[in-house]
Amino acid sequence: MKHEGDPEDALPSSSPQAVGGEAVLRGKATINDVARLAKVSKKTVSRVINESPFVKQKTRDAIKAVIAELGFTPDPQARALARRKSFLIGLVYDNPSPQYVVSIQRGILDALEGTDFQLVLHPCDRSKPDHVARIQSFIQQHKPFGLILPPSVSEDEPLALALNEADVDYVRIASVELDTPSRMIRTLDGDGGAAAGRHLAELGHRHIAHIHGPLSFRSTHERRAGFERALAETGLVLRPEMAVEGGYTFDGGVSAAEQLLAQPQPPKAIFAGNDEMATGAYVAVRRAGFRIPEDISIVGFDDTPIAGRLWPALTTVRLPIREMGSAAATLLLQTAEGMKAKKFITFSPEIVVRGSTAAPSKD
Amino acid sequence: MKHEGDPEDALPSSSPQAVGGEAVLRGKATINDVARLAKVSKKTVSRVINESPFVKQKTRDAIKAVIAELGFTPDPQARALARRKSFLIGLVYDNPSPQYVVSIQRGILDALEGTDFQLVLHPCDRSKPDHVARIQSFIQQHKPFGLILPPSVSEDEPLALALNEADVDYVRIASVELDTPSRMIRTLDGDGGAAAGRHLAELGHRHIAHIHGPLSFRSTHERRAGFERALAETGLVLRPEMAVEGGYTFDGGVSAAEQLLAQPQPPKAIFAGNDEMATGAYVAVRRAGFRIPEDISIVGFDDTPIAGRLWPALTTVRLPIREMGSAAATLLLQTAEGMKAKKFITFSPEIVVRGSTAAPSKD
DNA sequence: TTCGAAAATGTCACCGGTGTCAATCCTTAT
DNA sequence: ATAAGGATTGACACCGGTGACATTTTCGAA
Repeated sequence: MKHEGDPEDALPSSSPQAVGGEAVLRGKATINDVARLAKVSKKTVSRVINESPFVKQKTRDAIKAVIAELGFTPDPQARALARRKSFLIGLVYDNPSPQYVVSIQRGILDALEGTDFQLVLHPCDRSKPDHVARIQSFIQQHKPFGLILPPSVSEDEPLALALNEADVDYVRIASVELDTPSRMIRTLDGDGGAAAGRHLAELGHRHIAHIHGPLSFRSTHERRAGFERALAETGLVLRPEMAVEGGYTFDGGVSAAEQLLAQPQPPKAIFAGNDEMATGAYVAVRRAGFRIPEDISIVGFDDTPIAGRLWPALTTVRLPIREMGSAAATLLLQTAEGMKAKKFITFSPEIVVRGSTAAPSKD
Repeated sequence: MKHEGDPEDALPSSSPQAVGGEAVLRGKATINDVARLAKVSKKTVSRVINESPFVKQKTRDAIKAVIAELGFTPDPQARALARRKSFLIGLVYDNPSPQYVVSIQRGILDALEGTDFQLVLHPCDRSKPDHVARIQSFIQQHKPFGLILPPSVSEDEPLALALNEADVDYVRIASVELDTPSRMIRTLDGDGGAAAGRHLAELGHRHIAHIHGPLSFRSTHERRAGFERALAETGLVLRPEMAVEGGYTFDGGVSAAEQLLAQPQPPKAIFAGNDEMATGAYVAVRRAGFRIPEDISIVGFDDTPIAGRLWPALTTVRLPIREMGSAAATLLLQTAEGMKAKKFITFSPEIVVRGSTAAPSKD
């Protein structure tokens, strides 16, 4: 028998794949399929997808029902083409510590979970003269929705300038307030340095040294300044010859520590500007025949996974890196939702006392 | 005065932005601009972009000149929409070691440099029941050009099956030959295990133990089998109570080593299935009051950066992880270029002798 | 009941490419 | 010189959405 205008006529087949009725289900439903079934224009469906407030509740519900039934999801490529804006979030990084990088990635991915956005990696070699140009061309070509810049890329002023010109939103993660209009995740590295200084002072240390990062990193100065401030509070000073650069790298940490130990009166406590250099200090200290923490105490910064894997475990200043990554991504997404986003989110570091620090031995 | 058909007519303005002539330069040139200036159809330009062989050399040269002049680059989003295939390469991973992950990423990025492809991260929690579905939906939505699966995701058969159904190309990185039609990067983990065994045997060790990874990892079995094979060659056997699981994690390594040391006759050499567990073994061994390598030798696997940062530096089996990532991406790209790609690329591990192994002490 | 502004919804071109297939241009064999 | 047949090139719809603007509803005020 024949049904004139039976339920199937909801699919008057204007789209070639809508032949078997359920053919819509398999493969991929498009906005046209939804529009047809909901008996509205695709533009209205588009409005629902984009949460436009100008759709009647009843219409919205009906369309949402069809969307759910079809399992429709808008095509990111098509949307990107029409909007001239892709659904990619770029992580532009240049960080010597793999631990840091992975943690940031994790955090961003936490925040992106369940959204349409994807995280794309864009390492950046700041020593190359064309690093800004490369990022610009990435932006022009792929039109990322936003960028996240952890240190030290976050401190690159020429880059920030270029980004302001370009049509991208971005969030920077840095230890100091930067003078650009961008939003940022701020870490109070100074407070972290102070916590390290206070901890060593409270243990009774007087011969204290510092291995700092490259002078080109703002965090280097922040951490050191906080450290010295805390020492000053208990009447201690960081003598100039007790401050050595370690480049934020393991090897740099080794040689910086060697340099400190070679002095007439070697330190009994070392505050390294990051865990990587602290790990290097471990090696140098042991190679010189000293014990940790009996002879020399060591404090790191970051609390990357390696801190807990050393023996003894490293006392360090913890930065909630993963959470920071997550916060950065969230800040970016809020723009997407049209919400008025906060300009800053601040994170405070805290000291994690483990086995690498102890009261100094009596001479 | 008036120029009929002056040079400007090369831009008969069919595109709104082509008003000022050089307006084409600023912003972004499209295929239409190229076609107009080269006086050919956009389809022909498309052919040139895609290196179709059916374009006369002269035409090709002319178009290429225009492309260069305009600095034209095809829009990835538009191409993706038309081809139903994006320019994303997905890294689907689930690996406990951050070092490994970063190295793989680096390698992939090395290979992607200069291409239109972007690397997107897609962590995958294999313990969740819907992990395959999530990846499927990622594929359906974002239509990635290809996926790269390092261990242990590479060993997930249900996933591989789903991927074969789906419309994606993928490359797996694994230690054994897998029975699917996909291409893969193969590592000879067995040889690595054998190298470790041979090294310890040559040093004169007899009381040897092994901390292995999870039984669900193929590499666990490969590494152990190779290790035992090498021992057998010198008449040694790995006694059952000398083989303990450490889950490929740091904590697992600690407790596995503790278990070994608690035995009536503790081992004088330990081969850990990865560096992460070897690091854990360091801690347990020291906590128990033994020295490395004087009392106990330790060998790791992978040669992740941490190996060189321990004290003494860890003797380990090096896997060229970064190169493997790069090779995987290259394999994927070769399909893009229509080249006949190799099915397998094999990498051999090699032992890196550092400070954590020495001849056994006399009892 | 009627009118007008606000609220909803629709129309249609366009984003920047690619696929399909028809049209045109060269060669070479006859 | 000429037709056949492959080599080139072009026309045009379409990929799956969005933007700008037009049109239709809806509803309170007059």
